[in-house]
Amino acid sequence: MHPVPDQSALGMLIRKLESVAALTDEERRAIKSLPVRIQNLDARQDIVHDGDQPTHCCLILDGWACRYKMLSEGKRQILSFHVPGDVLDLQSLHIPTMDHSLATLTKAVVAFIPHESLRELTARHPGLAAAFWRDTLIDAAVFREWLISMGRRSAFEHVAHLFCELYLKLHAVGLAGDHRCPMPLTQTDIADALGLTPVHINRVLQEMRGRTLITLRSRMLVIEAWDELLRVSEFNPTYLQLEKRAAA
Amino acid sequence: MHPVPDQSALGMLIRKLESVAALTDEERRAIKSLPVRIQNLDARQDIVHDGDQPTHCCLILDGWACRYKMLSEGKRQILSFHVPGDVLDLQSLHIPTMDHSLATLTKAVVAFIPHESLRELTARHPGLAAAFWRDTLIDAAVFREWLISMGRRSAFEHVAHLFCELYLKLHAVGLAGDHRCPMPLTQTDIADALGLTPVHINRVLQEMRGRTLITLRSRMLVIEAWDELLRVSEFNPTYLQLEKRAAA
DNA sequence: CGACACATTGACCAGACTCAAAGCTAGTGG
DNA sequence: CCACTAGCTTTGAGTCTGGTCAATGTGTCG
Repeated sequence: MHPVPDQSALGMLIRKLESVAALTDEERRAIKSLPVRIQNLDARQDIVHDGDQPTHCCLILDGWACRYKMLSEGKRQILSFHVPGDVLDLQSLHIPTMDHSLATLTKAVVAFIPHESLRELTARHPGLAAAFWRDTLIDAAVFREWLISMGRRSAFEHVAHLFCELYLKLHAVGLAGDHRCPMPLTQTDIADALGLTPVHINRVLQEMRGRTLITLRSRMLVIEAWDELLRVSEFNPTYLQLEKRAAA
Repeated sequence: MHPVPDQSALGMLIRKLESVAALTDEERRAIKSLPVRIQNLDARQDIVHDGDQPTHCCLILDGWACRYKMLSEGKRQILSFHVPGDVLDLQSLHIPTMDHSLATLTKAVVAFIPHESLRELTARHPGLAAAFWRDTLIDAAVFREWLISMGRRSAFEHVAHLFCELYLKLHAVGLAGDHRCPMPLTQTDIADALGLTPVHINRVLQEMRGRTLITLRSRMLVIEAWDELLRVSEFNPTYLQLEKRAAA
């Protein structure tokens, strides 16, 4: 893991927002003047905890993170996965108290940006406010797609759908290609995201291997039959909004 | 159903936003000058369809609506329920193409507000942009809570949780009280929202009646044991953000 | 009054869960 | 460089929640 200078962190933020909406030079300059604090985190470390009132938003520069909530009897529900370029916790800008937690899944490098600065930035630059807003709308679209998977897809279809989603998210930030990507999730993580048990995830993965859809070992996922994976999970990438940007 | 003049529609929008964030007089005036088109809709009528590119947002003045997506083999997943005061389709402001549909559940009166006017309004009034943004963040919090229910709650707990949520949402807009509220949903609607079958919903409702938790007939829900309902569903109303407003 | 949508019931089935026991594997320290 | 360990994965047997199919009630509205 390399040291990450502030400029590169803000560059990542600019690239992220440009993938979401067109920016003006002035807006780019405004972002470049944001204060950031870079931090290295271990794997499986909380970034923000349920009940906290965060004072910073957090941009992932390297590594994976997730949003989760603990319930009674040790039950955990993972609500989303996040990869480099994702801005976590934008909702804390407008909803002070966290109703869930954020944690790293792998070793990670994150940049913290004060709420105060972001509030000022968005108040002064309506175009940036719209861009951040759009980013949270895309997040919501992903939540909706997960709801659909939870409600109406079988375990097999659901796992397939998740793999399609993660591959495309990683591909969009240059971390995947040629139908292969890193996959640091344990079977327990996948189970907690999909509302299933690790044992059942294991069986589903066996079946996916048996049908030569995927290879998954040493934290590396290879999708052997992309079209088939799309087909069985009825995956339609539109909700990820990876291509189109909002009109300027 | 009474005729609804434009002013009362915008009054409803102002009340809604004031439940979300504090507004200034100027912001209230700006809202009052928005153009609106009021429309009466039948029950079970699409408002916006999957794939559409809407040009208006839509505010529910009377009646219930839902967000849903149709899948293969006639499967339907309902993604959210909406009651008077809710602004649907804010995401279409920044994400042009719908990835799901919106429909009425009952006869309804809705107000349509042009995107154009809302974009101008939010560009000119950062405080209103923040209020709308916050509203969509609360929507996202509800999606997350539904994910938790889908993933880690039993059918019984899930139904109980939904009833708590709907009761409080209706209570917040003065349409429920004394632990009773209208409940126009069919058992099939509930099933499609919760990812279950109508038959199973029926059995769960039988059990809830047997345990004297609820009475449900003629489209009226009476919660006979509120505390118990909260307890079994581990319901925590925080995510609905009904009390607190964002600081001005 | 009739029709249609909605609710209810029963019998049987299946996908996913539980519990428990082994196997692996990557990282650690000696 | 190897042995140890902790965490992860795999497997099996039995169970249970929720699904399926199909029939029968029960409103409610024109």
